[in-house]
Amino acid sequence: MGLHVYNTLTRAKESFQPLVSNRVSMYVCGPTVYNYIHIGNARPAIVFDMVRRYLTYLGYEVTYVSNFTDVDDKIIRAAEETGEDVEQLAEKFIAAYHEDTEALGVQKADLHPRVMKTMDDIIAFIGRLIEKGYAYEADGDVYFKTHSFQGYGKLSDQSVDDLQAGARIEVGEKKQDPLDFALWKGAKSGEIAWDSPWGKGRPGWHIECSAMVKKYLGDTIDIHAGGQDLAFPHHENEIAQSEALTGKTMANYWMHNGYIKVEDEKMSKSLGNFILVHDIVRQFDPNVVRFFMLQSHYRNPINFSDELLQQAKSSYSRIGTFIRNAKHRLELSADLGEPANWQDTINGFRDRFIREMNDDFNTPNAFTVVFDFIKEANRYLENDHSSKRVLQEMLSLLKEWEEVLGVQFEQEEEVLDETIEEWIEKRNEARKNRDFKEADRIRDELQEKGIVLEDTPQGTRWKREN
RNA sequence: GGCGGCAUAGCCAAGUGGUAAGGCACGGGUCUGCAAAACCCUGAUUCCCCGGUUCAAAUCCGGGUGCCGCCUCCA
Repeated sequence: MGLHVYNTLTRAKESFQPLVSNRVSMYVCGPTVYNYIHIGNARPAIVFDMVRRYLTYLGYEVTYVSNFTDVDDKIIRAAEETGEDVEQLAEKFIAAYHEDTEALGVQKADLHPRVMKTMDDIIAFIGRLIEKGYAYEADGDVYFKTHSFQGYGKLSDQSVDDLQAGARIEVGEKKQDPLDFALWKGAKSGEIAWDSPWGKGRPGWHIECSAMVKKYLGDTIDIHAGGQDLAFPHHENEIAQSEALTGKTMANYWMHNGYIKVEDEKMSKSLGNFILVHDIVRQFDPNVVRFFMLQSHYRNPINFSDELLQQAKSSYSRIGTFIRNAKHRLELSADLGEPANWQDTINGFRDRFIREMNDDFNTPNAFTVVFDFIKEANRYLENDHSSKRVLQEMLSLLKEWEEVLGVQFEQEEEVLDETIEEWIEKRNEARKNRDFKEADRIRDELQEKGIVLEDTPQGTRWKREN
C-alpha cells in the first residue's frame, strides 16, 4: 500500500498522487510574528516537517513554503506597546521562530515569504478579484463577496445559509454582507500602510496566503496545511479567493493538525494558558518535546503537562540507551559470523515502519516499530558474541528513522573524559581484588558528578545521567 | 443554533468486523559482588452506557451520557 493521506476536504484517507510524479508542492500556514511561539504553534511546524521529511524519504522532491504574517493588527498593537517599529518587531520574532523551531528539529522551509515583501502580488491579486466581480471596494476597504463564490464552505462542511444564520458579527457599515471578509483594510491615521489603488492600507489576513501560494507554488498545489482552527475561516477564505481568481482547484490535499491542550483546554495566546518553546526547551531536551508530539497521531489532540513529558523522556531514552550500548559493543566485537536471517529481519522492520507511515503518517505506530526493533536488537546484545556488521546495520536503520522523524535518538556524547577512564580502571582494579567497598565508593563519587557506571560482561561502560 | 472531534489498563497511546499493539509506572524472575542496563513473566475476559445487525463488534447501525473544538484573532 502506498502513501495515504487524510484529506480534510473529503474527510477521508486518500491515496496520495502528486500533480507531477516525484515532486510535491507544500504550503504550511506560518505564524503571526508578534511574540515567541508557544508549543501549540510548534505542533504544525513539527508535524509538517515530519511530513516533509517522510515525503523526501519516499523519494519525492518537496518544495516547502511557509509564510510569516508580519503585518497585522496584533503586531501593530505589540509594536505600539513596546515602541518598536513594526518591521523591527517582526524581524525579532522571525529570528526567534527560527531559533525555536530549529531546536525542535524543524528544517527551514525552502521559502519563508513575508507579507511586507509580497505586497505587490497581494495588491495585484485583489485588483483582479475586483475586475472579475468577486470583490468590491467600500470606502478604502476591499471585501470579498462571499456569496459570489460557488462552493464556499466546502472545506469546513458548512452551508452558506447556516453560516449566515450563525454569523455573530453585525453587518459592518462597509460590508454588504456579514459573510464578506476583508481583502484590504484602509489605514487608520498613523498606522503602517502601503499605497494601493484603493488608498493607503494593508492586506486582510487571508489574502497573503492565496497570493503567496500562487506566486511561489502555482495555481494548484499538492498539500496545503495548518492547524485545525485554520480550516475555518482562514482556509475556506483562501479557497474562495484563489479559486475565484484562477478557476482551478487551490490544493488537492488539505491537512490539519489537532491542537495542544492544557488541562483539557486548548492552548492559545488568547486564553493565556500557553507554554513558550523558549521556556520548555530549558526544562526538557527538545528531542523529548518532539518525540512527545510525534507519539500521538498528528490529527488527535494532545494534552500537555510536565508529567507527560517526563514519561516521554523515559520512553525516549530507551532508544538512546540502546544506541550507546550497541556502540560500546561495537568497539569490542569481532567480525564473527552473523545470523543467517539478520538482513531479512532488519528489512522487515524497515518495511513495517514504512507501512505505518504510509497510513496517514501514523507516527505512534512507527514508534511502536522502533520499540519492537529495539527489543529485538537488545536480545541480540544478550548474546556472548556479536557481529560488527549486524550492529552497524542496526545502528544505521535507527539513523534512517532519525532522519525521517527528525528526532535525534542519540545524545551528543561529549569527548571521553580521560579522568573518568582512569577512575573506571582504578575501580576495576579494586573489584578484581574484591575490594567492593572501594569500588562502590568510586562509583558513588562518579554518580555524584552525574556519571553512571554499568558493568557488563564486555567491560564497564559509562553514561551521563540526564 | 450549524459543523466537527474525542471517550481503550494506574498514566500515555495505536487499533474501523475476526476475538485488545507499543511506551511509561508497578510486581515477580534471570543476569550482577551489589547495582545499572537488558531480557523473561505478570496486568483490560474487555474497549463510556443501553439496545440492534452479524457465526463474529472496541470496530457497523440506532439511542443516551460526558468532555472538547470551530462558527470571532488563534497552530
